[in-house]
Amino acid sequence: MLTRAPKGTKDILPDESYKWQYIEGIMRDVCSRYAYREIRVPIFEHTELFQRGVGDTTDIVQKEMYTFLDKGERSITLRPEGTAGVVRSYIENSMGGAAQPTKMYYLSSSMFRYERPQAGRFREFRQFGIEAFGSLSPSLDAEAIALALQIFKELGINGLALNINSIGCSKCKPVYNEALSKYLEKQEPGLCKDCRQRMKTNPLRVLDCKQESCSKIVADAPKMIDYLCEECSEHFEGLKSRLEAAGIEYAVNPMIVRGLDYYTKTVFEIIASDIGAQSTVCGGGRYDRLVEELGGKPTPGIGFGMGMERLLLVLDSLNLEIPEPGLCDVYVCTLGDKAAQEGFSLTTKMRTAGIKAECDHMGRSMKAQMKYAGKIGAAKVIIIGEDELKNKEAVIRDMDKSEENTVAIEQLIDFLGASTR
RNA sequence: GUGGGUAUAGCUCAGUUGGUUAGAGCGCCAGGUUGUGGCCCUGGAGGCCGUGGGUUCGAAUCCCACUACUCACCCCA
Repeated sequence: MLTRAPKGTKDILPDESYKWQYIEGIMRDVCSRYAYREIRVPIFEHTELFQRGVGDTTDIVQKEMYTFLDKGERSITLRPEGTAGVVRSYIENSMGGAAQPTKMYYLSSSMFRYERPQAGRFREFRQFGIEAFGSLSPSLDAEAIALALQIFKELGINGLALNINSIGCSKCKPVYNEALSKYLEKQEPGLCKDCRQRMKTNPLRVLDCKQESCSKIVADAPKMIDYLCEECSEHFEGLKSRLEAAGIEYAVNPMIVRGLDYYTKTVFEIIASDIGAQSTVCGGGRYDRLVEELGGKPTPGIGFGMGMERLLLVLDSLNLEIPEPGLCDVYVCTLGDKAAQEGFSLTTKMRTAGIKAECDHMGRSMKAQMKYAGKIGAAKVIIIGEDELKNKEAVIRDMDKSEENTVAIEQLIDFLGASTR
């Protein structure tokens, strides 16, 4: 128990962390080109923020939050998603006072949900995400989607499916809900047990039930996009035309319903096949009422979350190679104590000079040191024994060519600097 | 919360109808070279056979319980 990571958590080991760094590099780069700046917010917040923000009736709030009382008797919750905290920060720091829109991203940020783990689902998982405030224009919606797709593209991932939908606003959504409920009530006998329950609590949920019997009924159900008010409809058309103008392929999927209460108008998902049942790699939408609901001035917003672990799964499933940075350019192989000291000093100097250098820390034989140098991928090995020490010189071995030269120790760094950089 | 699968070395896995000291490959360490990596050869370390109980003269093997891992439902990234 002591030496086992808690259920649903995972170590990111050195064998894998370079992949994360590579992906993060691309994300930062794309964000900077889209004029998004990084924000870092707390990993825990007051529980009430998520109750009000994410929604009291959602599964996330009802049964998946890591909530506890701190020593000051405050109810604290480890963030289950990224938007609420960023919105809180936007309000608290009066970001609405700056030139709008305000566009921000967060990177590899841990989220926590108490769920049964499975492929692509963890209790601690990391998200990349963006949040943009201050504009009602579908331009911002289209930009968010384009940004997400640009990241996939630059990672070499093609063939992901983009699904978009509009779930309306506070004007048209209630009208639709009623129409849907009426329809479902008529069809009740044909629905599965779960959906008969959902009908009462959250009829929208019935739309994405995977039971065959339900999908058949749902196929003929009234669709939100037919009930959109003029403003929402115009907005949705504006999004579609911008996506088309940018050459972005999409499918309108009237069945996508997001599980967080704050969404309005645009919702979208980016889906991967081949990574198991948890196939949504990226999901998000517009939340025009959220800032106001959390106590700020009425301010529209849009954002998405992208699951880092799921992204890694996609990369693995496509067998996409991520360049692994070399561990060592030059290994310093020494024989005897005096040479080892000279070698250590030399290694330190090389590191100062910007060379990836390593020396023996195990008291190994020369043969073993050579073997180790090969394993860590050293392109060159410096060999210093008693003879070399006497003459103040060193042997440089090129590991690929198996060629050796003798160079004065004093000139070594310059020599290597010229040949390794 | 519900259901299925799995559990033997660091990793991937063998292990016969229950039978003595539980194996292989890879990896790790050392030697074959008195100062030279990759290939090859030799040797070594490393296992409470997930945990607890039961059946039996005898259990990695059969039975039960628990736990962990895993996949799926649900939900979502």
